[in-house]
Amino acid sequence: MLKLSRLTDYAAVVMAQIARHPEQPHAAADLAEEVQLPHPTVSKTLKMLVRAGLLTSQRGAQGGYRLARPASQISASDIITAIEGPVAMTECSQDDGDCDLAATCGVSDNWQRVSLAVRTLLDSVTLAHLAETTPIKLPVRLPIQSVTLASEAGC
Amino acid sequence: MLKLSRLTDYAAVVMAQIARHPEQPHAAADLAEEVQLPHPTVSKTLKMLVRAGLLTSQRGAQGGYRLARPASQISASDIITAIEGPVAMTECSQDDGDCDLAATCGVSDNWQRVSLAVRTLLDSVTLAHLAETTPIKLPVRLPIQSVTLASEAGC
DNA sequence: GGATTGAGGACCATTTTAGTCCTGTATAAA
DNA sequence: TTTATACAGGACTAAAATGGTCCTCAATCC
Repeated sequence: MLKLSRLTDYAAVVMAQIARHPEQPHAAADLAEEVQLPHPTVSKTLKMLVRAGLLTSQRGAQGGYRLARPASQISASDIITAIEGPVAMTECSQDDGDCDLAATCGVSDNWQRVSLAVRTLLDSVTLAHLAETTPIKLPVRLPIQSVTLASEAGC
Repeated sequence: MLKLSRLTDYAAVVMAQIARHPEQPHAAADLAEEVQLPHPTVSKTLKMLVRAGLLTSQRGAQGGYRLARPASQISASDIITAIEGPVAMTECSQDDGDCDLAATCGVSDNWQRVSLAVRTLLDSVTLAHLAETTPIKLPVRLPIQSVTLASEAGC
């Protein structure tokens, strides 16, 4: 499936909701109500987003969550990374990738390139894009051409 | 992580191995030996690939597996789909997507676009590319620009 | 001081994943 | 025709990831 986890999905929805009213703080309970998801789950998601530096939080009455930076400077990749960890299609696409099958594998270098291309694509999609209510066109002319990097990680 | 499952990883490795010697049939046991993975697991993977129409099999002595079509006509997307099902980043990116939160979600259309862009990227990577032993550059000029489709699935 | 709101983590149930194994069937070669 | 080879299909299990809940503590505002 190559699917996002459900929590990541929630995160995107919640982030988009905040992005549509960036000036005011959003309490977890309010957000949960707005997006029709259980409060504890939304709360958990929000905490992860704070820890990843995508949101800031304010405790106490009238507190809540805000974007840590403008929606145009938060990427889909950021959100995914916040919840699931680095975008990497295979074990060996990561920095700490320790694959003891490197010798017989024979596809690791190329997978890494694919992985990077996907990451580049997700980097180019911003929260501002996601939050648009009228479906927008994807940013064209992605820097895919630059994806010819020398292999960056061992396998 | 947005990671491929381990079986998908195996599938790619095994397919690449077959692609490097497309003329002869490859027995599961031989392949397992070549790629240094347990036989039953490799076998399971091969069966899935046959069912997906990416490999053909021949029983009996001197039997084994072959590519169902040239490596240049098998995409990374095909392999992923064979093992994990359709590439779709969110539930609602699929055809049968039944998301009862459509009203409050607000990001579904845009996720679908992202999902399609990823799929397009993976479509453009062929088994021939993956099987190259000398790392190759990713095919440039992906048809990302055409990813402005009207929404194709409901959420 | 009291109400509000987030932080942090423990905890559990469920699902998914990976991996193994067994029985059956087709095929080729002797 | 017999036999060894090799795939087909599915049942089964163990382990891990995931989703979700809850409780206690800390900060902040009024």
